[in-house]
Amino acid sequence: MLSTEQILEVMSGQGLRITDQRKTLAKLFGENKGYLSAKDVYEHMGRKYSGLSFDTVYRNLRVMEELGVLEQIVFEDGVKFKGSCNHQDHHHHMICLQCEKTYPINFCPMNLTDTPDQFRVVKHKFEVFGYCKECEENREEELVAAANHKKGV
Amino acid sequence: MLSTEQILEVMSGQGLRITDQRKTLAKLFGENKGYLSAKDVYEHMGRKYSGLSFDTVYRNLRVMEELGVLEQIVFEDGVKFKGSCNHQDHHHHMICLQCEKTYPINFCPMNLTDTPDQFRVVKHKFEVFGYCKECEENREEELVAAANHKKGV
DNA sequence: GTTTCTGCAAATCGTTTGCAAAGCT
DNA sequence: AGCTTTGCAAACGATTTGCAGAAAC
Repeated sequence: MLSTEQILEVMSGQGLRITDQRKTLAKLFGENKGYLSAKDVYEHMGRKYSGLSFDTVYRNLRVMEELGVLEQIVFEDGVKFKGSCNHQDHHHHMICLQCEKTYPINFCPMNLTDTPDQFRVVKHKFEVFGYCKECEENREEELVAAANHKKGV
Repeated sequence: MLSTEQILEVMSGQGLRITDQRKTLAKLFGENKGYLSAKDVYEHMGRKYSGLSFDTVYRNLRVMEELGVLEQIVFEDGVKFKGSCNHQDHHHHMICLQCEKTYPINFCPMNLTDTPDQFRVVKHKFEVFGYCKECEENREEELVAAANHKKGV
């Protein structure tokens, strides 16, 4: 993962101006492991900048994605962003459906996949979804609480 | 793949009425191996039905997806549909970036993936993108043509 | 001082909805 | 006939744009 400072360095290195909004964005993605939607980002930033507009968020997310400091993924419920893994080695991710944090998978199925010469492979996607330990524990607690409630406890 | 007739059977079996529009939709997905966007579908159908509305297309695509006769995938450039594979065994797809036809991969990387007990896996996605033989040949022809053009041939 | 960035408002895109008329069984 | 489906128009949410003023270099 790129740090807050690294993100800012890349941006200023490309001649982009470092505004307060961009500092906050860099910090947000430098410290957060999970995926955030544009709305999430807007809400996070809205705390610091009362007069913040949605389009500034969108514009900066796009710029940062084009620069490569952010990774963009299309989920079923929309587009989300996270800081780039400064990926020297190719890898995949397990993604928690609850908190949307990601965990690396150091295994690429592509090496093992039979690709007939009738098909020229360009790229591939391997994503595993589920629940991480923390979220799983919270879920269990909730289920127990719900069950107790049902029993009238 | 479900045939045109099978699609219609499922639909009427669920009490849905078989309208001309739906017959055309069933035929389209019964005979087409690739992914189609709502717009693609609208344009295909527009040839037969001059007074066709977009929302009818959307409504029917959703109904058919809920019924399970269509599969829906979110691509980078939007939602697309294709007729369901009715084969019961789990598999993945190679998808041609040009024609968007799909080819089955009879291999699931999930079996080989180390899933630490810290993570409860719910679902996974494995998709391979590239160019199928046909499209690849067309591409080559184009490249050759372009090269010749450049040389002034 | 020049260029880039921001906020506003308005535009656009893809998709969904309410409703009256038309179509299927 | 009775219910479903259609087309229209209008609404909707997410994202993008043009523009004038503000901020960074």
